[in-house]
Amino acid sequence: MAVAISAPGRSAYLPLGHSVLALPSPLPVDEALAVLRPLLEDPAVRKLSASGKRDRVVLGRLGAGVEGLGFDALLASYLLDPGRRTYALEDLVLEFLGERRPPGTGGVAGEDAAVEATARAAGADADAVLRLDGPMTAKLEQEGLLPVYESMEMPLIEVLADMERAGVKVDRALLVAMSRDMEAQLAALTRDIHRLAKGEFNINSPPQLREVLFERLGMKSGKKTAKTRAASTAEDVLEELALVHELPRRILEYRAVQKLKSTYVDALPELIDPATGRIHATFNQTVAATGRLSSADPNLQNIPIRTPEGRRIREAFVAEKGHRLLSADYSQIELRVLAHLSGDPTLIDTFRRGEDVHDRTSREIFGALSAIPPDEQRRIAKMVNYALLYGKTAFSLAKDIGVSRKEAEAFIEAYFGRYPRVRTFIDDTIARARETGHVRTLLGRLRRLPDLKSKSFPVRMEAERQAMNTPVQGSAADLIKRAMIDLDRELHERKLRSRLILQIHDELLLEVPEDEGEKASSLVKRVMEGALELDVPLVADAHLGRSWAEVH
DNA sequence: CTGGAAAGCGCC
DNA sequence: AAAGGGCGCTTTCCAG
Repeated sequence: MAVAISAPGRSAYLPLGHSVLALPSPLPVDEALAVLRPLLEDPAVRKLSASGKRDRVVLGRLGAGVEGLGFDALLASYLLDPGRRTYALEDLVLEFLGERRPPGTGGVAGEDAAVEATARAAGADADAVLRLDGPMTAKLEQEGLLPVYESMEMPLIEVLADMERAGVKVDRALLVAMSRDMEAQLAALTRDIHRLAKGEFNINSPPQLREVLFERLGMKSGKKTAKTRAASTAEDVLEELALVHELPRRILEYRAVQKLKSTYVDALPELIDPATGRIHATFNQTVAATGRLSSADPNLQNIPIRTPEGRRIREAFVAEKGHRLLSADYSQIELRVLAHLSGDPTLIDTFRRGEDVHDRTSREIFGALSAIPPDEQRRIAKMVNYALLYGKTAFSLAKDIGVSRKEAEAFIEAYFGRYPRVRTFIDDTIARARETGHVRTLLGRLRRLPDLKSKSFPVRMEAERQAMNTPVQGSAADLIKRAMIDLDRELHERKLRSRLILQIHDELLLEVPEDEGEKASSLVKRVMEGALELDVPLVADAHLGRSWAEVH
């Protein structure tokens, strides 16, 4: 980390990734260093420097004496084209300033070696970012992206910084105990599997499993893998095979345990920060093409919940002593967004009446006199509701719900018959996207989709699904981001000690002092429901508990 | 030893 | 002829 002094006598800037932090100007160099030195020497900050999440941690700790965040070229370039693979500063400099920089002048500033070279590199970065401000801001303005940049993505930086710094408490002993249990389960399953396979092999290896199932035991293979067109051993194939042989069922059980153990139970304790006893994930703001956040190191947005065994992992996510966890999640956020964007009267009516949308769809497409049992009807209706959102075809819907392609087609037709504006919304969205080359969310966030004009049919179809899904998924992301920023401000204004600690797409998790539980509950619910005014009500449910497993 | 591709699967 | 949108992580396997 180095302090970059740009435009001497005017300001000092600390480069943070692709952004610059402006110190009060004019500020002499030694005063700038005085502000920053305590941060740079903070052991927690130094330790994090290798992991790449230093920038936000530093930002989260900045206090008095810092003006605020200057221009952020990373966020700007993300908003201008969120589908890009990388946003290297070099590329932005070439693109917006028409300059080629010699390789190696940028990059992450190291702590120890070659302080002077490091300072020069950081200075070059800060300088580049400052000069990108003009042209990139002009481009944001021209593309109608300035409001999202200024009122959403920039304010969100500090919210995410605080969230990462807060982290979440994890019960290490509980995970270690679970790991021992699972070890024994895997050992037993391994013995069964090798016996049934008439020989030992690596169960974790799809190629070896493929050989056992389809050659040694001569089972009939189902679908092929995407890349190598080899016989797939994926879950749905093994489910089929489980009907005729005992082995596939055991493999599925083995995989379920192995997945939970390796990805969560064994991995999470390793990521507990010894200094805080908590896990501090990184919430990436410039990865998802739709505008969603992503979480990494660890990914806390995919902690199991679906199965009872997996759900137990959430028991290890606990509140600090004297605190509770508060979870608040949107109810059917994407279907509400779809209702709003499409303007479909029936769908809007459903949400305005506070009806269960899957029940309503079930009634709409099956009518009163269907031979299918009601539970089955609702299950199908739910799948149809979501299938349409993702651009699922009758072919794959049929396989999912276990009916013929003809029947699946009939369900989809019935759906569009009852929700006609959803069909026109999808068709119009794709048609307009083909003309403009992009789609937009509620708040104007943009995603470019050049592949809509691809000569390749599958590539083109994929782009069409993205065109219909992105406004829905991306608008939902807009909503929750707005809620996070509003909530953060309200918590500060009311001087509450409750802290936002996780975001999981449609859910916010807070850690709240026991005496603030009710106050924080009603606040988070109110803020989430009022994030944006739609043609349908937004509904958020909040629950308090001692662990993440308790709050759903 | 590292890096990447592939397969598979956890979540919304 | 392909066949559900968006992510990140684990393991295996192979190349350098």
